[in-house]
Amino acid sequence: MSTQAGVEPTDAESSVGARDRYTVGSVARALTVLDTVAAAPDEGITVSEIARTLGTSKSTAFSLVRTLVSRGFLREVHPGPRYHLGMALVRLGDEATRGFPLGRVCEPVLLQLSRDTGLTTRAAISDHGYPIFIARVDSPGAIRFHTALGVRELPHTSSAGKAILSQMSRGDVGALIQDTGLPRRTRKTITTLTDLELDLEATRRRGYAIDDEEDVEGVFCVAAHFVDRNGKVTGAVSATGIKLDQSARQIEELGHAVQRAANAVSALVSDSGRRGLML
Amino acid sequence: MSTQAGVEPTDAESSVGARDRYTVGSVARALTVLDTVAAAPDEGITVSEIARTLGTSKSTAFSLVRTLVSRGFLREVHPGPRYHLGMALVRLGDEATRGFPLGRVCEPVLLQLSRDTGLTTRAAISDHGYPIFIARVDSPGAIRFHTALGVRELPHTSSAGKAILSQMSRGDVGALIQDTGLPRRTRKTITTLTDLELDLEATRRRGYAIDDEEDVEGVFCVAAHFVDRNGKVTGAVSATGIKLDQSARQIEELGHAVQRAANAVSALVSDSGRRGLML
DNA sequence: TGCTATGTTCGGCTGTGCAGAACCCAGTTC
DNA sequence: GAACTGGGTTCTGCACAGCCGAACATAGCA
Repeated sequence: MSTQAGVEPTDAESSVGARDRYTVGSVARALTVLDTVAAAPDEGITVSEIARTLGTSKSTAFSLVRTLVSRGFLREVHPGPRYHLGMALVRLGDEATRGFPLGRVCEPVLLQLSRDTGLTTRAAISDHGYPIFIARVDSPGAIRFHTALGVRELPHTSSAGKAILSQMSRGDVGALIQDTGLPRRTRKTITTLTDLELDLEATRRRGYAIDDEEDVEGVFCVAAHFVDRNGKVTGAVSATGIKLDQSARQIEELGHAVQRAANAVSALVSDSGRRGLML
Repeated sequence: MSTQAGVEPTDAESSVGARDRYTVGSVARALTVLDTVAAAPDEGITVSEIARTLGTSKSTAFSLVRTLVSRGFLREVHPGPRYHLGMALVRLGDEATRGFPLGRVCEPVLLQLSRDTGLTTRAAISDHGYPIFIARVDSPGAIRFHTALGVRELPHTSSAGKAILSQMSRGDVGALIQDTGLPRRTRKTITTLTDLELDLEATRRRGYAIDDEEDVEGVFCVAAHFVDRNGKVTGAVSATGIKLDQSARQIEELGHAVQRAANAVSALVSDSGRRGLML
């Protein structure tokens, strides 16, 4: 599913972002198949449905699917042949996360934070101001809202995004918002630049960002940014839970816990002398 | 075309296991590119290197790479354009694991087991007797050997594999080994069927399987199988660590801890009324 | 029994994806 | 600095790969 979230890769070029003169069509189509299956509901998806979403003939979709199945990128599940994402993607996904060592570095910190708070905790890297979550520790008992990894989220509706924005210059924030706009997700979403700037100011003052049902109704979220050894903001740690009647004191405690976790990440990043920790 | 009679097209077809009449070539090539990049060292890989491994021209490899980059499946890292696996694979990989709910079910158990033992813990599902690891919790402090997810491991060199085999009939084990052989990985690898059968007998007696440097030199591993609600063996839980001078008592305690974890998984699987928990 | 949904197979036309050659660059080695 | 050796990028033209559509098989439903 995943559905939501945001902003597809780079620029316009509607459906099958082709543009580039060197794009090979059938490959692009096959990748769209993968995205389509990923976006399908849990029961999976049929060849015909894929063909419809792609806008190709059944036979074409069939060939693509067969190719992907034979390589383990899709798996066929009976009855009524429906398709799911396959093992090869689990393998490549796991391998791909190794390319972002920051995720691995964060894991113990997220684990501890999740233990301490009882919430789902995540770490995002900053992709030009947009947060992309690359590590997650699910809360033990709680209801499991679906939080996807590897997706570029909106900067103004997620606490991680606002934590990152809060450390950027006013001009850079303006430019970013110019590009992405301030699309409304819930009735509490911040939709004007001045409101956003006020919120970022408050974030800076208190040291952590709050998302109070601004992205998803009923979901509450707190985040703090972390930095690399040069002090450059590279991402944020966040804790997510169901919106309850948290008292001001509870929120403050949570905020400080998240801040401590983010600081711990900053420290870990600093002394791990590795290159290429950020995107 | 086709010209030559006689030569059946069916299998063989060396390099890119294509055969299937419906396979679309360029897609298969593109998927091979992904596998190639995944197999590349940490510094990444160049277009020319990819072309060489694929056996295609540079320009072809270039087109494929460009297509994959534009969709986020690869990312370009300067200097000297080298390619890594991209965010899209993190996203799809994360989504793909949702198709194996068993992984998510195991996570808290693995977490606890990792805490208790200080080791890296993993869960595998049985794919016709072969273990495929689908969840992992890294040990907090330890040296991090690379343990991949989504890969079909050898049944006779991994403790998870032996835990699964130990619950299969002698005939089935024989047939499996017929197919896969008993390739040697280290000097301690079991390489004869009779030795394997002895080991499986011992595994059944003690209730958990041991891999004592049989897969990787210096690595020690203990695993126990778990079952679904019908008692069918669906996978195994394992704990992995550096080979030390573990005393018999320590090994036994570890084994029992792993067994308890596996039983916990069995219980969780039973009462989660979901379908499609196994592969 | 039709009707409509699915998946599968086939053959033919066209467009596309391939190889190869030529072109840049950057870094080495005389 | 010239000659040389990698790399990456661009371009063109041809053959055949990959599309579509049509036809067939099958399953569920009224």
